[in-house]
Amino acid sequence: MLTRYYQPQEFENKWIEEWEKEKVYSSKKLSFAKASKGKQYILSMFPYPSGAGLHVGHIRNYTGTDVVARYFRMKGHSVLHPMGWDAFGLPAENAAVKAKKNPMDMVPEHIATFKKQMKSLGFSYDWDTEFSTADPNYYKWTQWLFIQFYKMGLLYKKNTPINYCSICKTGLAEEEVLADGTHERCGNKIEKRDLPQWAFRITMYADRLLADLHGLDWPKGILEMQRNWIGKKEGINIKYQISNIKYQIECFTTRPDTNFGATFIVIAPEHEFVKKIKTAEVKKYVEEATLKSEQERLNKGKKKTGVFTGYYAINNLNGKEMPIWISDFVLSGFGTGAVVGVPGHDMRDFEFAKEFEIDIIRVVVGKDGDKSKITKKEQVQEEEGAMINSEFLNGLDIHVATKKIMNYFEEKGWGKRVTSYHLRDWIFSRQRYWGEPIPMVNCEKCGWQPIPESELPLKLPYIKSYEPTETGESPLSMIPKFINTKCPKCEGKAKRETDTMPNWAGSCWYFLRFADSKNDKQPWSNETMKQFLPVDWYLGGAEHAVLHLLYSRFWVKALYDLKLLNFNEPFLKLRNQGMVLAEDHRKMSKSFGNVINPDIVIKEFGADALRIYEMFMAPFNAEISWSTKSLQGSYRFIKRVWDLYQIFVGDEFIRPVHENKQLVVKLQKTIKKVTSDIPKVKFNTSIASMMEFLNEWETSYNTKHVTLNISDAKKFLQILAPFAPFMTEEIWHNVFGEKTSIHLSSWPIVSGEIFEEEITLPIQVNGKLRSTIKLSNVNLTETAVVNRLLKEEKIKKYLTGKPKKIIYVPGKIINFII
RNA sequence: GCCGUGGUGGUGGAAUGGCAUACACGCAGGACUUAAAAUCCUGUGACCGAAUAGGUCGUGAGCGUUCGACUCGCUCCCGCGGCACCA
Repeated sequence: MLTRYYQPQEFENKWIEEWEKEKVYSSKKLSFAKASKGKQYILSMFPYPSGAGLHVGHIRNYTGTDVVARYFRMKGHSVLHPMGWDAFGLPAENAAVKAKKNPMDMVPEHIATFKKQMKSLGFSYDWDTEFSTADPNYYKWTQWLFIQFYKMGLLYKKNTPINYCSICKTGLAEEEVLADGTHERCGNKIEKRDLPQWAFRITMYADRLLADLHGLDWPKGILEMQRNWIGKKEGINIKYQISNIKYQIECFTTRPDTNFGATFIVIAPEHEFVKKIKTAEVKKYVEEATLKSEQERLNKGKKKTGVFTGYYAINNLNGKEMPIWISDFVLSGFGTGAVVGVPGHDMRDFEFAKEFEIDIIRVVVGKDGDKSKITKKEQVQEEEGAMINSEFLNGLDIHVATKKIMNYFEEKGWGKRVTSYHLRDWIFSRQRYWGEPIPMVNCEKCGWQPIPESELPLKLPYIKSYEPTETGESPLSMIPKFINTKCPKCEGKAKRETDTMPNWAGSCWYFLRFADSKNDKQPWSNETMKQFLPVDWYLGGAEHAVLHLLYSRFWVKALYDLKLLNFNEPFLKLRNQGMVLAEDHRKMSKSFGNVINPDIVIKEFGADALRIYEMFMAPFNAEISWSTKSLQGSYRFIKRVWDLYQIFVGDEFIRPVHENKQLVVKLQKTIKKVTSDIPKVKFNTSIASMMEFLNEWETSYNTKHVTLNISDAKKFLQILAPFAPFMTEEIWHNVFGEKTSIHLSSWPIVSGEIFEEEITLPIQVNGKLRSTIKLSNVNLTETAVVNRLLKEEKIKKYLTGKPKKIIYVPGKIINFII
């Protein structure tokens, strides 16, 4: 055999084909082939296959899961590591409209590109489990699940305002509306239109979605965002009688303890009571408020507007009359749409009272102990304190007082404890073409009926005009052949639902389907569920913190209730990968001309260099800017590994190998480090430690001709294999003559204790580092170390008198206090 | 404003109470070369110093706990991400 130069282009494609032929990464093969240490389901968030092809950001995510998957496979676990396509939804449809190509034709082309690129990176997916959400064999089961959810009462139809653009004459998704309330494409201001929509009762699961966050190994920030999104609030609805007329206004509050300080009531412009008031002033205010977009209301800033209704409500506690105002800072959609104003202890109420000269009463004394009658601005939002000016509550801690007065209100029948949530029911209809048809039929006699399961899949027809329609209805509503059908119940004339599902539908359960993606009798079998589910490792971008992760959790809980699953959380461990920015620290974008094309990188440096670079550049979850210079550094590392392994080729191969203890100890330490870093997603330090080892190995070979023996040299190759699968496989076969894949070999184990030959002990005097000393034994006694140090010139000069105190931590440090 | 997250050399970063700056990039000098690229070797936190003698400072700022703090506590400042008149 001759020494070879590192030419990744020579062998990468060969291994792609070989791995596929031998089904090296098949989840089935592995589960039977090895005595399993238990399953590991390792998943990257699947991509929407855009026309732009794979982004270097995708590659960062997929390499992360690939390293973890390869690691666990070598450790003897039964690994499921699949990939699929989030093909339905708006991005694909918009791209199709722009390209004037039917998405049904366009999407498969994009998928083919993505798949080819992924293969060129050597990701160890089990391609036998691959599917697209737009594949009828998959969405058949999405529709089937919809029907099960409908039957269990989780779905209902209601009129809901949707975003509508009057220039483009189309309904829009939230994603298409910019922060300033305009349409992202034409800049027109969007309106709201009332249309009947399917909605999920996700709010029924609010408590469970909140409580079960507790057991998840997820980033703290994501858990917090989910908690805030669910937004559970415990409070009380209090009824206030209005003077002179027979009407009660109900207000939601979480702070009934401050009710002795209530001086007014504010209701939302949309509140039912507003209709009773006929004055021109009120009419004008309400009209203006409802015309304003939500955005405009907010843009007005903190300055409060409002109008007095002329009515008063009575505070049950002290009989005081409180003026009733209308103001748009009160939202009709939250609580009861009416607020009791306690200006002494709520900032908005405070500002409102200042604006309209309403009394401010102080009922809580905070930390500062200031008992003056008028609340200062900085005292408004006290979170701890004691009650004053509140009769029977006086002196109580505010939390105690809250409980006491809630009981009191309930006893008197003036109020009722309630829990309120920020979470809303989930609008599930889209008036768009490119989605799963909703499998429902509307019969004049029988109402909404699910179609018989035998008719699934209800296929999305291939149509010419798939663009959004002028009326804001789904393009499917223009296809009589699709619409007109028979009622499944009475066989009379009926019409199909023409709305489609949002792209969340496919992504809500795709991770379940991977376990059994070819099953055409059921979405998954019990055996495959037990074998692989739920997902153990889920890696993806933090932008999915709420929507996708919340919706998926909701579906899994509903499926658990349907007894289709034996677990109720989909993703046990979640980790985020940071974004990859361009070299100029901006987002990669065609218009900036700063996009990195992975195909070109692979052609020049090989896939292994790209993989190593993306794992080494920064901690996995940190945002980072691309650097071609750094990429070259990773390429250099791989090349040096390659070159060093050439010593086992040819003449050199026969020469006796000199191993030494120091190098072996370093190897053992490196194996330990990599073994513990990979499951912590600390890929960058794994690679750094391997670089350190290579430096030492190279130096000892060049200076002393000391190298590893073959068995140890193979170990280093094995721990590098998850990061650089191609070149390690090539060396494994062509240098060491192995016949089976390195990726199915067993992960090296460090047996026994690592023997430390020598340690360096830092020596401090008064906490300042003055010197270091080499010791042959870690566990020397303090006296032995001190005696040894007294012989050192450097140290002696500091230790003239007797030290006051000596701190000695064996193997770590010695510190003299003098 | 609230919630989250981060702040360390020229750059990306390492170190979770014990030698701050591992590893990599860049830069400088050298070797090889007609030359360049590639590769290899040496150096590289700042300041004082002839010094590869010694010392001082140094992890956003300040204070504290400790024999010892990038790491723990308190008070600020700044960057990034998300939410926002949620009662």
